[in-house]
Amino acid sequence: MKPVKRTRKYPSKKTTQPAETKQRPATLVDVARLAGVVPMTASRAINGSGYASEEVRERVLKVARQLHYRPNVLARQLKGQRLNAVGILLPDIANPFSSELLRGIKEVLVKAGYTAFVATADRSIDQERSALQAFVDHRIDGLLVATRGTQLGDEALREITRRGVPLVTIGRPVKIPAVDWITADHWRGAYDVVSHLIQLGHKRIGFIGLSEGPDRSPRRYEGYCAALRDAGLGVVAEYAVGSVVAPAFATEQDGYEGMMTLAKLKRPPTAVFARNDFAAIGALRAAHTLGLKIPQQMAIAGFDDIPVATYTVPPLTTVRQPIAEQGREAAKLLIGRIEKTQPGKAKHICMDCRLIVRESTDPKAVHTHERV
Amino acid sequence: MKPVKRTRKYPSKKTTQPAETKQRPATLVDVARLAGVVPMTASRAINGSGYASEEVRERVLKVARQLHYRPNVLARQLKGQRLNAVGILLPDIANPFSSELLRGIKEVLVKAGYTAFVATADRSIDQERSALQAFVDHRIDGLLVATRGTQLGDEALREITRRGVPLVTIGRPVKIPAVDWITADHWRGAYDVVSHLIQLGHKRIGFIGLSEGPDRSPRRYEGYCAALRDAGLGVVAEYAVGSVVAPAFATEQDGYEGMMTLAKLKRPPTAVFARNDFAAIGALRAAHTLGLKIPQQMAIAGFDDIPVATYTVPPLTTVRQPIAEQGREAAKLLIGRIEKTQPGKAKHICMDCRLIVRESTDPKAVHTHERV
DNA sequence: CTGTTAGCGCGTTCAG
DNA sequence: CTGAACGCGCTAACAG
Repeated sequence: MKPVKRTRKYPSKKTTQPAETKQRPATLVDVARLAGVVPMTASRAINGSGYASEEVRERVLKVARQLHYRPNVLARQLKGQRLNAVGILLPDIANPFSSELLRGIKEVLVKAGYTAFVATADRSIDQERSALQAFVDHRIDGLLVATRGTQLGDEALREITRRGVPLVTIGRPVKIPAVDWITADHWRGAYDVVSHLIQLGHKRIGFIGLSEGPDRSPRRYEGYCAALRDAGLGVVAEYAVGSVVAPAFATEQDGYEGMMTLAKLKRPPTAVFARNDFAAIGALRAAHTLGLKIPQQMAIAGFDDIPVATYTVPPLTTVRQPIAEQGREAAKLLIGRIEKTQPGKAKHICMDCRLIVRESTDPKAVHTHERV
Repeated sequence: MKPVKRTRKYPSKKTTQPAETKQRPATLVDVARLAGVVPMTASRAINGSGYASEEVRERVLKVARQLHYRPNVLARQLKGQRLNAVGILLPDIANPFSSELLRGIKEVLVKAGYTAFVATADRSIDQERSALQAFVDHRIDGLLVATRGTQLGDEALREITRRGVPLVTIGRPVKIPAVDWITADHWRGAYDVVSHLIQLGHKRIGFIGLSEGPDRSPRRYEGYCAALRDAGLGVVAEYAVGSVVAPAFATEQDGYEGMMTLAKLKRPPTAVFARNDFAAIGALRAAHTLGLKIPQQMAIAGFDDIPVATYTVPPLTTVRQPIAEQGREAAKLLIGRIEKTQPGKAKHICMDCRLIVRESTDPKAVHTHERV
């Protein structure tokens, strides 16, 4: 027979606490005792699982509220339950693409009761790997990955699927059996915008933002080449200038310097397609500096249709991809995998882009700020 | 006496697994058994805590590697250890401010061995609350909050400190005893840029992006008013136009419409200070549309010095705040609290902003793209 | 230096 | 409908 009444055991090292400073969070045991039931009953009442009399349920819930009780999700996970949290790996945060994508993802995710934790890779393989590892270590239920594809990155993803963690990539077609992916047709988008320039009569068209390195083939650049070839125009090597700052990305500075480089050629291009809108804005700036009339002497087009693209001088012709929609679809796919409602072979989805013609290429374009 | 040899117990419902599909992650028990030691010993070897003979340590580590063993951080946390993860709550992700801030934060955090999980509030109180709750539920070690201040938000933060979670806010001075905060001097920054406009001879100066609602007083607007008053210029109510889209923020559209509104006045301003650079870019666009010469007929200044500000036509005068540095300092403060190396009263830090004069206000400004 | 015991907070399982 | 026992994976505390 035990001589002492068994009360809640505190960590042995600090039997007394500084009173109000660090209130130990209430546990199910606390709630149960105060409600005069056994923990299991409290659990049932709170989770609505199993049966519990109306009277008991109310009493338990009342005590729980009053104690500010919150279930310990970590302990739950330890028992094999889901955390209802998914990890989202983004290339960076500065990009309007990331922002819009996250908006789409969260729209679906929160509605389904999941929490979204975001990490950024900042275009570093190391950071990408450690972020992925952190997500897995924290036992998130699934993973959405929107970083640019690399050899090592793909290997890390494969490793994750081996652990059985559901995974969907966005804008990154990947050859891993269990992985769904969703992307926009960048190749086609580039093809369309370059064809548009050709239709306007341009024969010499430059490309800004060609990245080097061992990454997978840049779809936007390839679309550009294809459009030129299909129109019977050759691909001139010196018309494609690279991005200096970061691989697989291009900044305003890249655009500025790229345009400066192209303008110095003996026969400079009369039109330029920039890999993204940031670079296009830099190119725009350079053209102004050089005193070139846009679009008469120099037509400029970008890609992505970021919000400022409507507000540049002149407004920017660009290609819009359905960003939020990709996010929404990706989230749906992931949830399907997590909840096993959508089993079977990996799904691959490719969405169409849309050419947005503004005054930076076409003087007759109607100038409006509405984003249709 | 037990008749059966006790082996690893699998969940009773699925005694067999689909072989290679969903490899159950190795646990410490698995490692220990394969290494021929008891779990506790394996733990010591892996964590370097306590003593372990060189020979045992090596054997255990080898097995751990070979089994792809990863400690279960959730189980650890359950035993009262830290997760080595902090939560970062950002207002949104589109803003270059967020991006730069996160860069600064992570710089310090990863060096100290912490993982950074990000959540966004998207300027919704509900999302803010649920994100905070999620972080706390997941037992992160500390919290960095950079959302705009609101009544309800502050209450949620107070609740969190009651739970004993270390908390540091950024750009959000807050009156909670245990909370450190760090901010830039927005008031002074606004005061300086408006004084600059006054020195250039402007007498009628507008403000774009005044937000309404119950939020705390907008420091940038107040700095604007103070500069006018100190120069003996009155504050004209109709010179301050609001932001339409979202409270506590302003977009290109707000800037565009604001400028249009101001230009229609009988005696329109000759200079405009926009609450942030996005709004300033919209105003710039409107001024172009109206055929106003910048800065001769209309001077325009912004706030934040976002990257595009150097590439607008003309380049934008603005105020730069030390964003990354705020992030770094905030992270240091938080780590100090988490690791209890920095106890004591709450610290409050206020950093200086810097006026960046470009051609949108001063025709004599030197045009350069270097971001000094 | 290594093994044993116990328990973190919760939910599954089986008995009342 | 409710209660008791057990274990998820890990480590503090205390033996050996």
